[in-house]
Amino acid sequence: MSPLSSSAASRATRSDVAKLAGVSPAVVSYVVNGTKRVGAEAEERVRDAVAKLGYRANPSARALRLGSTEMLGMVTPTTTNPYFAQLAHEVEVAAAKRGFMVINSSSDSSVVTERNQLEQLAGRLVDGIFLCSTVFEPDLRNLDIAGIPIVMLNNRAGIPSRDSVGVDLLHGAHLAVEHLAEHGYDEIGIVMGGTAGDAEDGREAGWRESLERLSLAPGPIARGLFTPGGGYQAMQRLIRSGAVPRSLFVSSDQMSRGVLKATLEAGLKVPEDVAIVSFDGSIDAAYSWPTLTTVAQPLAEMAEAAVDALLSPPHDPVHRVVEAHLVVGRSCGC
Amino acid sequence: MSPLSSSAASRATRSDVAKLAGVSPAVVSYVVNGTKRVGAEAEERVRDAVAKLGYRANPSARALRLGSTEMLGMVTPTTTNPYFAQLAHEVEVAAAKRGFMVINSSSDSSVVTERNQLEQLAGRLVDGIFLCSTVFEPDLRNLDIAGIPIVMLNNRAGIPSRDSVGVDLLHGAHLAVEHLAEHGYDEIGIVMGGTAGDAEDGREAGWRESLERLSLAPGPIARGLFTPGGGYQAMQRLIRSGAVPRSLFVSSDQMSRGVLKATLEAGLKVPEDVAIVSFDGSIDAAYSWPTLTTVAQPLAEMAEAAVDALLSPPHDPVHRVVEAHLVVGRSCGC
DNA sequence: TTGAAAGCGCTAACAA
DNA sequence: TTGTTAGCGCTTTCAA
Repeated sequence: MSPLSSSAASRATRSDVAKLAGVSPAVVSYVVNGTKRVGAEAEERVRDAVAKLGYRANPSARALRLGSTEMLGMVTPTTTNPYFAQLAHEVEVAAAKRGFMVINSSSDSSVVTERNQLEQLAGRLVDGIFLCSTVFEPDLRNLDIAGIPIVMLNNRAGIPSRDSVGVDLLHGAHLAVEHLAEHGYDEIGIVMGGTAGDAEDGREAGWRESLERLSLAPGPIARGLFTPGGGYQAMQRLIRSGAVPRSLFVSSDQMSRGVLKATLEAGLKVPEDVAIVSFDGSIDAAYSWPTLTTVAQPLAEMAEAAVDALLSPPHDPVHRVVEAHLVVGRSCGC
Repeated sequence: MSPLSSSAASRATRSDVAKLAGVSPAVVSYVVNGTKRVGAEAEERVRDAVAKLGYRANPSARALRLGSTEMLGMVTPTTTNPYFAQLAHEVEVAAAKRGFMVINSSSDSSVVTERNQLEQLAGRLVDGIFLCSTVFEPDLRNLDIAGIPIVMLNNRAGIPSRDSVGVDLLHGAHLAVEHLAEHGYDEIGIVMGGTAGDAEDGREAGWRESLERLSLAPGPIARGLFTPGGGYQAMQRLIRSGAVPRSLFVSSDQMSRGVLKATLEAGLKVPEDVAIVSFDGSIDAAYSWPTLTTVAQPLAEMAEAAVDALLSPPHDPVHRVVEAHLVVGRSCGC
């Protein structure tokens, strides 16, 4: 049943259509692509034949001729992380509007794998790549040689000489910290995610800035991976140290899951004992208990911007910054 | 910078390599594909030239010639649901082992969109498709005509005349119910997910069977979508009706998130007031609070089986059943 | 308005 | 062992 090898066999080609419609193959192309005027009668015959045969242009032949596969690639650290899953979905939708499909692959947060996935994608001759890199300065050798455009997505800072789009982390952090301050909390700690070797994250910098502006002393910092496990361990450390602050800015909803769990396990209450403002605005925030107050990233907007950048004609590198906004839940005490 | 249009321009072709190596284009293919013996010296010259030029076979040309794109397609109801995200990831990994990449797309749980995505994929001439269908009997017109093999993945029951792989839901439900019974609970309800028009889900049937076998009366049933929201609302209804059972079998980890939230919000405790066994074994189970006891699906195994089925030569349809196993957390009272 | 034909880059059968 | 060449299906120029 449905043998792999028969794929090619049963597909109608352009000549089949031409034959059935009694025209030349060229005319079939003209009609299908609408690139050239064609006699009304001929057009109808072709359309009939196309319908009858279920004809579709062979995308490989088309790509070979045109030099475009109408496919885009995307690399994220972990496709299973809800944040990236959602981002990838928005990219899928935005690309589909322009007739592109996207191949999604994950780097498992490894520089080596990231590099391999990029190679794979380049080998597939995708027309462009969205890269959510694990590192600040990814290894883009050969991609430039291959002439495949890349847009850095979700990057922490604009990479020079390359298009990028990312949220204004600094401002996002300000929103979070200011909201906690408005609640009257004067001790505001941070649970910060991170990956090796990076410069200071905008969320941390923004947290610091805000505190300074508010003349508050920085609360404790706990670090961990950008995962539930990372948040869990970071929070456990904070609890064991006995220095749990009255309020916390947590740098991702994923981490917050772990933070929440560690907190509840320790018998502490959110927001009564620890108030939390999270970051991302993912679906996780809405179904946590308590629901998370979180700084939401406009993923759809980011995806649109990234697709725009990738598909627009040659231009000087642009770093597109989008703004986050606060979504209020219960974890802050509101 | 990185203009789309330059993609084709700068790529070295086989003839470039041949010229540089001083051999004929055929020899380059022989070396690159290892399909034919070649003189040691020629081989080395070719390899050098390949490296120097960063040459890679043009996949479109290759696909055109061979009738295979070495790409697979996958359609899931929602790529953002952690269960499907994980499954898709496992498929990605399993396919990569065979040199295939997979294009993932989501049907948004709509039959119409599912159909469109299948068309899209077929139009891309993927070598095969994994389908996690929204409905029991999906519309596969033209795909058979196009000769593209399809494997039903995660399907509730084997679809006749088509390869499929799915977990043994009946047995999985038995594991859940029996575990609750071993805890001594004699009232065991169910929170069941579902999509329109389906036959009874194996989890529900299994729950019923187990209860019968244990001579217990069926506890209350609450239904909802297979989402956190669905679980939340279903549990709220149960709570409002005043008939919250001592223990619950919840049909997915996603639903359990909502169930947990509704339960905690109502001031009930898990497992003290309501014990829960969930289904899926996703990462969500481990980072819930309390952690979920859950019936884990062997996603990697399912993915391997599906890839095997899709890439194996013509054969009679096979329904591959894999077994779930219990992962113990705290939600059951253990 | 239509058709003939070149050529995209590759694989593989066949010839040398 | 190596080279020549047909042809995969398509788009598009050029000529009719």
